[in-house]
Amino acid sequence: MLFAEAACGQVLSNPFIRKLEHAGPLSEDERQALSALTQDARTLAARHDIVPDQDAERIYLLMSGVACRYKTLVDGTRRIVSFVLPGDLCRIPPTNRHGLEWRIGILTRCSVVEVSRAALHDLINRHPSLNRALWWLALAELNRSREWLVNDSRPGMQRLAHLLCEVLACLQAVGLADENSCELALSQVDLADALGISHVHINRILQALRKQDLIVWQRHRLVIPDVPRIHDFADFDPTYLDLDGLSTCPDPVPAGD
Amino acid sequence: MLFAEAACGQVLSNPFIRKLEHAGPLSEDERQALSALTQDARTLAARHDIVPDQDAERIYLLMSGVACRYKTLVDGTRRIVSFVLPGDLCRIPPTNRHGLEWRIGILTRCSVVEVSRAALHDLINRHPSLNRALWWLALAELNRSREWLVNDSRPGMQRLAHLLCEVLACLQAVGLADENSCELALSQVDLADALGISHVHINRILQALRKQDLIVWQRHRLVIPDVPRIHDFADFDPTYLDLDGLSTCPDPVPAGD
DNA sequence: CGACTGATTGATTGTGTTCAACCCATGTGG
DNA sequence: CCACATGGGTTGAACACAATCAATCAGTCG
Repeated sequence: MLFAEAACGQVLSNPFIRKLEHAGPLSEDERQALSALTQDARTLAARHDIVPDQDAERIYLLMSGVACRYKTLVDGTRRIVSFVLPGDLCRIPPTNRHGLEWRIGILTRCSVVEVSRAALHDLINRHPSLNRALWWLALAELNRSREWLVNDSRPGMQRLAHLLCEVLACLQAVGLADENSCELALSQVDLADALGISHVHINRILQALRKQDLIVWQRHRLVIPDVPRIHDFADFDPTYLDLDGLSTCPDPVPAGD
Repeated sequence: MLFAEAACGQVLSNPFIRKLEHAGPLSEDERQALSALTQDARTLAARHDIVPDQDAERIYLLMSGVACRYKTLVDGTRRIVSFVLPGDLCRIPPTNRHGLEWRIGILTRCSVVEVSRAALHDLINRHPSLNRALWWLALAELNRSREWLVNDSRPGMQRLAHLLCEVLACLQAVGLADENSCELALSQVDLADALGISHVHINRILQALRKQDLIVWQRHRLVIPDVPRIHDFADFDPTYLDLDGLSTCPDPVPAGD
């Protein structure tokens, strides 16, 4: 009984399981399998890239912390195209003749699990309905990416506000944030590169948001005093995250696009 | 014999088949099945949205023309997040209580095939290896979307140049463009909304690109006099389109992200 | 011929960039 | 313990790219 409770606690605090549950209900079996998959995590220090092997693909599962996917432009600018948050899968393709596709940067101290493709494959073979969950994960990622594109067209203040809303929502989805606040150890430079705005300007936008009591951000803790108000301000509609698994395909045929 | 040749011709000019062949080789069987799927196309007039039904999902397959996926911001701006080009799948989720997720706009006269989820499902059941091809399609789309995000950080001229490079490459991939030119009936306003730049400024950028002999664009025909030069100028590396199917998963377990 | 859409141009304004400091906390080695 | 380096964060001033407003022009279609 005690053991079962302990296991249950582990399962509940497992961000990958928490995340996949948004795709649809999981059976106890599936939860156990996912839990087993994510046993031995290891820690990665901040401000380093994950460098892929020459010809081996890697798949990481983020358990805690924040990483990012980015490219460096010819002028040296770093453009972050997505945050990798707890519960996210992160595939790192092998270096090919053209160089790297994307770089994965660790923004804050992370705990990750390295899973092999074989293990994933095996998982799906044993629990076919997880296939649908993985499709959901990929399509949700596509949606997030497109929403970032839309966000790029908003003026600075709503742009930053929208980003913070999304991060809060994603952390809430895996149980790492409460109703209106979360731990967030990102630097202003990270935010700048994620929004395609200079870090100087980000600083000024943050001040403006603070002045309007839309956010409080101190000592790596972000607090949103009035969530509906900032949602309204930023035109943030969490629907696109599809946390209810609504717009997902009812079967494993996705029509990805 | 004559019949076989005719069928073969049809298959070769079928953009969906052309596109999926980039994910990996298709068997003759698979090609026939895909060809059968895309039999009766119908035509949609430009400058109309595809409006989804109240509670029925639709999946369209674009055979010719250009459509786009967009959202309208609170200030009335239209932001295009992706072009739908021949060979692309385009899922239109049913309207939910929150309103529409994305709108699909027809930019130029299109020929589309409406496929049901059941038909797709059936297709995969009969030809399981097509599952991998569909994963490839979705992941390629994700890559494209992220590349647009990166592109948003480039200065205007390379931004537009990069977009044109991508469109040309995608049309070439389905046999609708030759080495350095293609039919392209997009308006300057469409380009503007796809890049998040005002149409007035797009006009000036186009003039600048023309002045530098990077592009020629007349009567709906885009010509790129020196492809390597514009690639270099725009920092365009077609790798991300993954037209060799290189970075794709070798099996249907994708790790979408 | 209007009416319409798309392209082009000029003038003005403004949001955001760039450059250049400076501050402050933290950590490190002599 | 201080000297110094380092990674944020903050501020000011000058500049630049692009948005906006407004008007004109060129085709095209009913």
